[in-house]
Amino acid sequence: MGHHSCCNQQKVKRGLWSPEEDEKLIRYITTHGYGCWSEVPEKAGLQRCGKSCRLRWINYLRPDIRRGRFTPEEEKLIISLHGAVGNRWAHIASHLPGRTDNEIKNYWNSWIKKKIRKPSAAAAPPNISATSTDHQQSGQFFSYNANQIDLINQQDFAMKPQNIQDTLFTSPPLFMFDTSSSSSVLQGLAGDGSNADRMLPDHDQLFQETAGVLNSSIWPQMNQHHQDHQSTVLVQPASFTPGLDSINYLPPLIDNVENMVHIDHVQSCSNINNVEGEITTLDCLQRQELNQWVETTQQCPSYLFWDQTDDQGPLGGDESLPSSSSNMGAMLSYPSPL
DNA sequence: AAAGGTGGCAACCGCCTAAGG
DNA sequence: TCCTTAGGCGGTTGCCACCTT
Repeated sequence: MGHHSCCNQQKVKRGLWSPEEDEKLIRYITTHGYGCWSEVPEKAGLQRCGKSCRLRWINYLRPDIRRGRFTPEEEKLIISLHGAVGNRWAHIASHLPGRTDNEIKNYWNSWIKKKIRKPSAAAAPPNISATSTDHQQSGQFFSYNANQIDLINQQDFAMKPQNIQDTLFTSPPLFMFDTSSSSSVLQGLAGDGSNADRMLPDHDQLFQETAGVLNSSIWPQMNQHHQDHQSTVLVQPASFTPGLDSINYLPPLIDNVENMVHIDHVQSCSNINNVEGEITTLDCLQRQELNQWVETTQQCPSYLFWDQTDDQGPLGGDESLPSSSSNMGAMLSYPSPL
């Protein structure tokens, strides 16, 4: 044995498909359809197992396949959906016509994850080595610096979404999204040197406004989560937008200090423009204000959206990437209030 | 120029589930 | 109820082109 049960036949070819094999498979499927994949190899004259044929057809040969670079819209959708359902690639793919789960999975594993985890070197100090068990036991809320978040994203959010509930948080991470085309975000912030209008929106207001950002099919889930946990959403907008790189908004610095969440440069939505997810203006909430707010309201922020892109554009200027990637961020779910 | 490193991606592996006998 | 089989799915591997040194 040693091979998959469907591939135990003798002379089963493996590896990359040749153009001739592709042609045989296409010819057979287009004339006969694909009722039973296990019969396909023999009838099509292929030395492959049925499973391999199925995979080749679904992921590469079927006529409605959509190839080429993902559009910014697709990228947004993938990020949002992944935040909502985790690594359920088939589910995500079902929302992107012509895209396969394999393609989305590869896409995610290649540069999206890499982009998210990109360490914000300037803002991320040596991290705290609190374990997930510690978090579980404390029963309070927990926080991470960028490196830790990176670790969570890679190992827990992406790989084992089902475990996150058991180990780190009382609820799973729900959303990830970017703020692409949000130059107006920074424009709105850029001229704001005063604290005059730095008012923390109240709980419900903030929630409703964030609803505008996440106005999608996954929003009801967040709404429900909010109701269940009486949670609040805080947003950290993009820190970098091509052409506006002089604006230096640091990613959040989150320290885990005795039941207190410390966050640098947390910025909360004050105005959401439209359903496309564009944020037009934002109020800036500083660490002190956040802490004050936490104390006053006895609320723990349930979601944080931070920007991971303090670098110089998409993957150091790789122009093959969609520009919107420069503003990618992610949301974390924090445990419910105290 | 060559060797080693890296990333993208096609394909495979193993597990799960449903269906049918 | 158990066993077999096929299909579906997510994780992983390995090839290959490209990049770096």
